[in-house]
Amino acid sequence: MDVVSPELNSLLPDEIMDTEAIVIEDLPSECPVATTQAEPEVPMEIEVPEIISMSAAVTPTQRTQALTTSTSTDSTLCSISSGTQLLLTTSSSAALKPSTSISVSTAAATKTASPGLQKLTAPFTISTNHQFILNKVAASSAIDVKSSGAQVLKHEGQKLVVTTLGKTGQPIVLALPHTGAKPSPAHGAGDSKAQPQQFKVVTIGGRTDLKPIMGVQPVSTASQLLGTSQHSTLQAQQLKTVQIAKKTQASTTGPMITKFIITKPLNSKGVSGQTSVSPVITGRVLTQSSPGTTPRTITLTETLSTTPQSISSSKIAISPLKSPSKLTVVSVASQSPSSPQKSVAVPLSMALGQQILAVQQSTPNSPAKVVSNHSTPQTMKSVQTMGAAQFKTIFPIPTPPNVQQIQVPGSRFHYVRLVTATTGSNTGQTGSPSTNSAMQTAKPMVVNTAAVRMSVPIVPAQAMKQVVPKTLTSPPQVVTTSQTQQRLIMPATPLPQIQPNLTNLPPGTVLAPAPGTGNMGYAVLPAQYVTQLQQSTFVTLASSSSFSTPTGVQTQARLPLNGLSTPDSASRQRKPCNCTKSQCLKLYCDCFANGEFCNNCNCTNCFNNLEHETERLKAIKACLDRNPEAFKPKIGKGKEGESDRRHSKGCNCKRSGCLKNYCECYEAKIMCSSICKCVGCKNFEESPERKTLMHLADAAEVRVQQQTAAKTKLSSQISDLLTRTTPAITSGGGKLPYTFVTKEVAEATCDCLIEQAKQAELANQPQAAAERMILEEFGRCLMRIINSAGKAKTDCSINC
DNA sequence: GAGTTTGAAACT
DNA sequence: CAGTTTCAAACTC
Repeated sequence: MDVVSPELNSLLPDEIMDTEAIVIEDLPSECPVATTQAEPEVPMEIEVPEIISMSAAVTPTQRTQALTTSTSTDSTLCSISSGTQLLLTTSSSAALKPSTSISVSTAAATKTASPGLQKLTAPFTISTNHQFILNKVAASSAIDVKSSGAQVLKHEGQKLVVTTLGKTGQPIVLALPHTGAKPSPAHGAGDSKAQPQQFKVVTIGGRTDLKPIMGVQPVSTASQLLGTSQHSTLQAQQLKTVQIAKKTQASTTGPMITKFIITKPLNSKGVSGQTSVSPVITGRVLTQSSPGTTPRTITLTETLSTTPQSISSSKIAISPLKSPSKLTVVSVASQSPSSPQKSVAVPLSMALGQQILAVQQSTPNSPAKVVSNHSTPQTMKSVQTMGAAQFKTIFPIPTPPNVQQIQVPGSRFHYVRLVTATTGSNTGQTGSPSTNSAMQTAKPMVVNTAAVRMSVPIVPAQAMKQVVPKTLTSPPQVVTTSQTQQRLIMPATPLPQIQPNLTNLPPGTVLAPAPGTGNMGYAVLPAQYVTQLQQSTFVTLASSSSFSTPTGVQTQARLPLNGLSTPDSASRQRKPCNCTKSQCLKLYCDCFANGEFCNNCNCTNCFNNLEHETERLKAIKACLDRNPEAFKPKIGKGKEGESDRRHSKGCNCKRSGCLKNYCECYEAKIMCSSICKCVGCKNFEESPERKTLMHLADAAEVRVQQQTAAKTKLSSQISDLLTRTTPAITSGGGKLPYTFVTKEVAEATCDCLIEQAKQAELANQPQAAAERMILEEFGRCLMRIINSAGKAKTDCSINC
């Protein structure tokens, strides 16, 4: 998804990551845009997950910083005082699940910003006093943003406009214009399909008070955040992410008052309004104020769906970076629209240096919602060691009364998700649009199952190392998720309120601590250790102690459906499927039919995996609706007096005579029974054809075994002979093959020939064919002798 | 490896 | 429930 290249990252001073105390205040519902040229409205047509990370080092001279992101309504403002370094990274996925991340870093600068309007290209850098690094990795064709500023950064239809490059103390405005589509009134956040990127305006300037202009639902419970360092990123589909890292010069200034108003509309991309609801988190204000400086306001507003029972699933991804300390990515992704039950999480994660904080309030009375939290020990540790002055408060994201509860009653876990983490190599993709597929893969994996309990393998602690931030002084980065690494966010500490029932937990469901749970560590677990989640076993997700107990990677998870499972099929090596059209979500797919995830298959557009758990669950349900016993073993015990094993439904063969593997009975090596409706069946006890086939099959099997044994014996003899005859071999060559034809070799060869003759006889081969088989076998034996002799000669030549 | 055959699954 | 279509595996060349 969003990547900030190391090159760009290196441009940022280290101190920008330092943070200063931030006071969260309630946010006014309106944000003045008098000094900004942000467009009054933000298009809502498309669901665009966005990530905005802002890292700013504030000097006393800096007057204001304001970052306003408005996805749901009107505009987004990001105002940063002059003398700052701004890093903007936006990325959006393509059509289906576009996402955009914007990373804004501000660092104190003493020089004046270069005036004038410049056309911004992604990435671009204004390196004078104000450094602007814009990086957009987006592949969202659906985003149509019109530029309305003098400076325009356009990429993949998204434009970033810097309207003003002010001098020191002068406002600098970066605006991401948009189409101006209006949000859907139904959800507040707008219709998911018709919802484009929502906030595109970033204003950097000396404004003191920036208020978000957006129709945001009032936050009943405005959460307050206090801290010195903020480094939060919200990343997801339909997600607005704000990553903020601030550094205040040490001890020189009083506490800066910064207001953060984060408007994060979570749009369900769902087609149905029932299931797609945009959770709303509004009124989140972080305020930092320092004496003599104008207050900086950053407004982050999340708009969640208003639909009571269906809320678009949100995903929180904490992505690793090369410099994890620099980066914290929290993604909130919308759940797939088709998911009937939506798990809603409106996480707002704050990463402080190494710290990744995710907070969510979920309505307690929605049983369908599942939330779990996971945290790596490192992360949790860093949280624990945070100083009092440091930002250690998790954003409690107030959940609107109409928002459904995410957590599952009784579940210990609030949130579980797997996040595809981007490696550092991805950061170099500045300006390059991310493909849609990348977004798909970047989507966090969801530990989710149908009406089954699931197990979550715990990642070895060593796997977590890569997410540990190197340094706290590194500039923030937004990391794009990718398939290569997936992470499971787990709570490091038990979350008492959520049951481990993760039923119908949609992908991207945010599991966050419930209100009143207090700070909680979060573990980021690489998902490669959790390639598949065993779903048949109840698993403790939240126990922090469990982290020390690594569990093996489960590459093939079985889903016991209807309480049935086929242990033998699970143990045996399943053949890879080759499905192309069914998405492996129909019973055509053997993997799916066996309740297994596709693994190492050759299928295309496979949905039979955790990344498409919602679709998978839906497909399972559909199959069960059609046939409640669809996932039961077809070969069961027959009636009394019949064979112990018979096909549960019987076959319907018409042309194969039930003597080919087309027939499920024959394939299962059982005879057809009375329930079969086959025509011309020859798969019965007395059938001569069947006996012949069986005989041939057995003979072939025996043949293979005996040939293998004979070859082994021959090889052994040759090897033994080599050891005994090597001294006699001269380096000059000679008639070595003859030398190796000893008594033992001759006997072994005869054994092979005799066995071949037997096989020919068993197969009722004519004499000519039998002779040919024998001769061919003799030729093979002879070649082995020659090759062995030649090898021995060569070895001798080398060694001697 | 491409094309054909086959029958279960899905659909109407 | 029956007929038809779709699908992927099995099979043939």
